[in-house]
Amino acid sequence: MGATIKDIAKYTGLSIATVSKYINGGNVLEKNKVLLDEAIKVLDFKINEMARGLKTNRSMTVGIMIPSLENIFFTSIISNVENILLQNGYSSIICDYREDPHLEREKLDFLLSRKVDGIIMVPHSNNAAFIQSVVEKGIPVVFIDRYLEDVQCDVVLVDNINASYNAVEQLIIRGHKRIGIICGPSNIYTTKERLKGYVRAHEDYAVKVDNDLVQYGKYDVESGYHMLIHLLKMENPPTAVYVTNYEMTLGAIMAINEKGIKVPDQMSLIGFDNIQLAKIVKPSLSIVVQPMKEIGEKAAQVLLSRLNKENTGGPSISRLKTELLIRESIKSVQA
Amino acid sequence: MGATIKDIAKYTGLSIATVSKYINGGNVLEKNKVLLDEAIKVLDFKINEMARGLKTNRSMTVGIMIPSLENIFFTSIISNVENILLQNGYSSIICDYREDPHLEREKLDFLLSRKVDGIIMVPHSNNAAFIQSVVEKGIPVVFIDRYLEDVQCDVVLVDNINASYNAVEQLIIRGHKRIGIICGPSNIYTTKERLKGYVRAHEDYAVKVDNDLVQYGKYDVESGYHMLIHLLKMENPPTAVYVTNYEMTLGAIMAINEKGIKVPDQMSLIGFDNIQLAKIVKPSLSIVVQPMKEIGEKAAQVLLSRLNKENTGGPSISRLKTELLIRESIKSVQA
DNA sequence: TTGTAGGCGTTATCAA
DNA sequence: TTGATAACGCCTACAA
Repeated sequence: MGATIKDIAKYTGLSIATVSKYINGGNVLEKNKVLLDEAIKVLDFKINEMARGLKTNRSMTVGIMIPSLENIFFTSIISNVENILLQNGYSSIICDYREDPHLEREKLDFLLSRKVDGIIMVPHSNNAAFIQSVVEKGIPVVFIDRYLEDVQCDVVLVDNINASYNAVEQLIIRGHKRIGIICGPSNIYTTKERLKGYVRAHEDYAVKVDNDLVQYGKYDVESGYHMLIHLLKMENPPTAVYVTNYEMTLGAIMAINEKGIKVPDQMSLIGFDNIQLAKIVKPSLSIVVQPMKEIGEKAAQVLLSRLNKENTGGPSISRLKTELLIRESIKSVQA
Repeated sequence: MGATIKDIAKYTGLSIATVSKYINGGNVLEKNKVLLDEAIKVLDFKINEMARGLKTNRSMTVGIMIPSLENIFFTSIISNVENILLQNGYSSIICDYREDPHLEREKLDFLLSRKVDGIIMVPHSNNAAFIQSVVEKGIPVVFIDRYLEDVQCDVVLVDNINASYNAVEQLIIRGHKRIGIICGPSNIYTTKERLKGYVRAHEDYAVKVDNDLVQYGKYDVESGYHMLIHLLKMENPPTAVYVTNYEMTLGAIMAINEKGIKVPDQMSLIGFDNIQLAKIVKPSLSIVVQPMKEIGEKAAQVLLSRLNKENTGGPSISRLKTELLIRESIKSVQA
């Protein structure tokens, strides 16, 4: 198996303590340094994190928990999180709780039993109390994407309200008065925020919101499709639709294509999240772009600063800006 | 922090050794059993896996390595893998190597330093020798989706050749003689296999393969789109197209919609992997369905049987069957 | 700068 | 059935 510090000590003739010290950045005589480096290379020494963790009470492991591994928004973020954590010597245990609060609780318990040093997660609203108890155990938690009032922890969000506001505003400016919105599940934070921006834009421009135009889906391809079909079938269908995540945007586009709706002539469309998609589709799609890379990196950094005790202050909220890309999929409505 | 065995011993008046034995399934007097259960509950005892791992030389952790966290085929599989492993007390460290062999090597090294008990991975061809050296260290490795000749380990595959064969056969039977295929990268195992099935079907029905109809993409949405556009632009375009993964199927559909191609009247289409997608699209899409759940579960089981020493035999190959769903997107060509 | 020695929480051996 | 004790590999006073 792998060589231990003891082996290095034997090889170099130094003591275990000296070797350990060197490995942890301590000073040794130049000649010993050379010798140690040689031994480490020759014996292919790798620190045993379990032994170290037992002693230091740090596992150098963080838990990552998301609602679904089949949602590219989340997986894209954790891909970046994982990368940064790994660069800092942390390994990450990734769990998905399949949108099931019960499973979330269970896996959270598992993470605790694994003595993770910290947790980055997209929380489900039902477990606030339990998560708060984790925080109170002294395990730093960072929320991504969603905010839970009752938990005192760092949060990395995007400015959902203004993301929606800006998107919807562009539609209103172009004369649209009946704007459909395809939301996520009604109890999810991002759903509420994105809807709020939609409503606020309407208010500011004195356009009445028709609740029939507000559709709740499940943030998956299927609901995007069905909600759009539903909107089309209305007696008085919207002249523009705003879809609030990537998967539903895909579904909506499929519905539009199937029904032979001409975008933007018959309907303006603003989608979400995937910039490649936006480029591919014809006419090119206007979209709200969330900075997945930045979100992931920010979350990782926030957690790392907690783990390193660089940040011991109160909970922080990072609110990243989205970008609105206006392309060909929207146009002014003919009065 | 969490209670230790020592605490349990103190609480019950028993010795550390007895407590440890009980926790690991040993026998104790009935009255002590009651006492111990009480103590465990009251003190909220959780085993310290680091200490245990140090002693037993097992980390109860497995590494999972995939090329991309943005490919739903992989993430769907590992979601199932992770679930089963967790049920068996294992935590999984998930890494994506972003299709970069160098990064794969690096992360593999990281997993080793974390003393994972086993590895489940979608391998990249360039690291065969290194992976083989891992196997020789006695760490069980299970390949998913791709096969590497030079590595002696268990593999869980789908029957790609016949999956393609059956799909293409259906097209040929319907009179198609110019069938486009949108493949993945040419150096990837699944690409070769799926192409082989395509070629074999042509051979068996004495239909000539036109190499111009064989397009290599990158298994992402964008390439699906571009390859299909490319096929359309040919002087003598195909009357049917077979797309060999989910993301490219998405892209192809978008291209078709954009160009206003009528499926199946102007072109027959067979896609890949996502059954929901198949239902959503109109006309309903014919697809090759891979059993993601079974793949994940099988891989997990194979690894577990190695970890438990239930299986100490030579490398096994599990080849799971795909399903071909014929829907409305294909029709006979008018002679 | 280097070394000695004790202990982190667990398992496992060997007596009792 | 139970208990005392020596590891596992590492870190860390404390001493030299």
